[in-house]
Amino acid sequence: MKERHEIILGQVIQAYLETGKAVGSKNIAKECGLQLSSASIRNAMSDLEGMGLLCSPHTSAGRVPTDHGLRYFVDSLMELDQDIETQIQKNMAEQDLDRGVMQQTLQRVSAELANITHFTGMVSLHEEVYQDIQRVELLSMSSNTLLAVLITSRGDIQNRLLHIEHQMNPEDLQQLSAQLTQRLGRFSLQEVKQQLQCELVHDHQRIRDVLQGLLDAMGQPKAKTDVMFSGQRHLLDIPELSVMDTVRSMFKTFDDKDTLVNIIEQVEQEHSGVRVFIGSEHALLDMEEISMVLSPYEHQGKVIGTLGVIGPKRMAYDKVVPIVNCTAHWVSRILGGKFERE
Amino acid sequence: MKERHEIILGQVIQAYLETGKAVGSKNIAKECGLQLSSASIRNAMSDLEGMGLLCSPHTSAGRVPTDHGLRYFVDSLMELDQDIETQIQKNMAEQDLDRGVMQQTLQRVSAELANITHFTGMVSLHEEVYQDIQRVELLSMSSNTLLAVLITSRGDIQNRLLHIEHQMNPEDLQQLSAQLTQRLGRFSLQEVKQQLQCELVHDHQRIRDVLQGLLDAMGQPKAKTDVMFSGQRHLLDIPELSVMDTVRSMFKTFDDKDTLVNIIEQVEQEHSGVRVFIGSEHALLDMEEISMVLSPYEHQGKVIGTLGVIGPKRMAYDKVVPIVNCTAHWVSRILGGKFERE
DNA sequence: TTTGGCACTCAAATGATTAGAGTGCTAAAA
DNA sequence: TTTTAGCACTCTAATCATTTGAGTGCCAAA
Repeated sequence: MKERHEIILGQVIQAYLETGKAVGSKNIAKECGLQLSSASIRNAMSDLEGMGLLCSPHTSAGRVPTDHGLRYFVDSLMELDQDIETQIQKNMAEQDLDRGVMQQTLQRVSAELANITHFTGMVSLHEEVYQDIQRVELLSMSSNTLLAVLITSRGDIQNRLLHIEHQMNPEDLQQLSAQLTQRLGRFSLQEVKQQLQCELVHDHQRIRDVLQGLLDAMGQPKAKTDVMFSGQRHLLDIPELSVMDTVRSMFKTFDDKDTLVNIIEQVEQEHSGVRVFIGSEHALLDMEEISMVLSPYEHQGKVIGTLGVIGPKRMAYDKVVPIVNCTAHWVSRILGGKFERE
Repeated sequence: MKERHEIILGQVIQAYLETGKAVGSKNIAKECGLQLSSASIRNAMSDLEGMGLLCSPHTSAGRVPTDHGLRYFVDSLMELDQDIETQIQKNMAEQDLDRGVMQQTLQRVSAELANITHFTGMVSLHEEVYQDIQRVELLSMSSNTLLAVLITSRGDIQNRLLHIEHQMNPEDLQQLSAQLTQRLGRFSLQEVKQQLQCELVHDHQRIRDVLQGLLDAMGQPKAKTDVMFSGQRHLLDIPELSVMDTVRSMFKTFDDKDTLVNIIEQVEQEHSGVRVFIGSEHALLDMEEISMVLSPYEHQGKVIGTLGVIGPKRMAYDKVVPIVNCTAHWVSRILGGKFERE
């Protein structure tokens, strides 16, 4: 592709991202810096249409980028806004994320993403796979009910009620707690489950009872992947979506939550930082008009979740991409610092 | 008001609730059962307009109920759908609400309300006021961090992290836990806070340290009133709201959550069962087109929260009111049964 | 008190016209 | 060979006029 074509494509897309209208040859001729007449621009635009990067909604309208065009722009043409980084730093630093468990922290990150971008913020967190048990405490609730408090290495605290058949006295419980902490510490929930399964046969009846209960309780985790949203209402402000159907199906997705997990897992497998999904690229959903900018984030060198922004296909990618990128890095850093020390 | 007027008002409103269109005299004349001509109906409707119960959007349209008209209908005219009750019973019974803490149970109730009505379900729960502490357990997380597990009489479990200055060994902690449970048991969070405040002066330095931490941690409760929503997306399906602004402000409200608390507290003060808020009656928000059907629910004779449905002003009140009513009773019953025994 | 009849009103749908932005193509200019 | 000016053509969006029909209000008769 000739350089001129790239320049023109960039100009068209930038104008489109700003105005949302189809953009015509005359405007480009004025703005683009190249000393060319509108007729020459027209020729080039015609070529770009041939390449599938632009298209016209109808014969006598200007050109609009296709999803492929946007993709090309995002991958090769776009210059990231460098100032964003310092801005994020400031914004996030002001947040008092000192207290509370991980879930709450991430909820606030999601809210902050929504806040900065005015789109919908999203943070997902894998429960199962990466979560290390650091400690188990069993508390007696009633004669046949125990409360298991599971404390993870990330400082996350989970409560599970479990029903047992044989009564246990406080001393026994305490001893068992210590024992379980010893035995299970530093294993992930998933591994713990396997381990419990294996060891089940060796123990005494009463202890077996407890372990079985614990196993049952852990068998129903909150969700394989927990997803949090913020600022969903911003989706209502998207102007091109007078169509409305897209938004509706989007909200349905929010209600289900599970639907997004497929896409999310793609991002994490690639592990290569920010990934942009444009319109119909995520063919899973009927969300033609919606794009997602997602990035995995880490804890102790492992990807433990994904965060990002969901908004209209027509968004300022040059701003949003670095926003998501910085936030992901920031979260990774904070998680390392925060939850390790305690 | 004459009986005929009441009948006609009822017919007009019912037709309106079904169709959403302004309803004319001819249709009523056909449907209402009274052997009257459209002209007579017109006279009556004119009277009703004089009373402020009906109005016409413009001179040559039919009549539409005003908020006052709907109010009169809901208060005096409407016959509640009796079948609902058994239906709710069945629906709710099928739900496996056996395990998990209160918050989760209520979240599911909210989802079920949304499910049945196809509107937005809402459940609120007061944290502070009614919550009795049944037990306190302190666990050491690190040299200067404790985890306080607060178990309430309703079976709700709350975790608070607290930072202390002087290190405590496990035995001390255990003793202190027992002591706190003893001292604070059966008091509400609010009372506990006061109590802690008073006793703070008497204790040893190290214990004071812990108590101060606990006090701080309790000073920032999750929220004075916790509100849960489900099926918000159904709001998008409301046809008259092509206006869209109402929905937008509604979602803003969901994001804030606090805004609804005012209304909610009204419901609880009256304590008289289901309460219907129609359109502009809750002048707090610009939600002209939205109604709420709310009812308080109880635990151990105390109102501990409110649940209900948020939907378009034009909803089948004769169905929704008993739905909310039954659900509130059902929840009150279940809570009593479920969380007391354990 | 009720009713039939009639003139009147208004919103919504339909259709015609226009203005304008933009394209594609061709032939001349660079 | 590339660029450009010019022109015919296309299609949308906006505007305006017309029609249609549901519905009212009122009056005079039953």
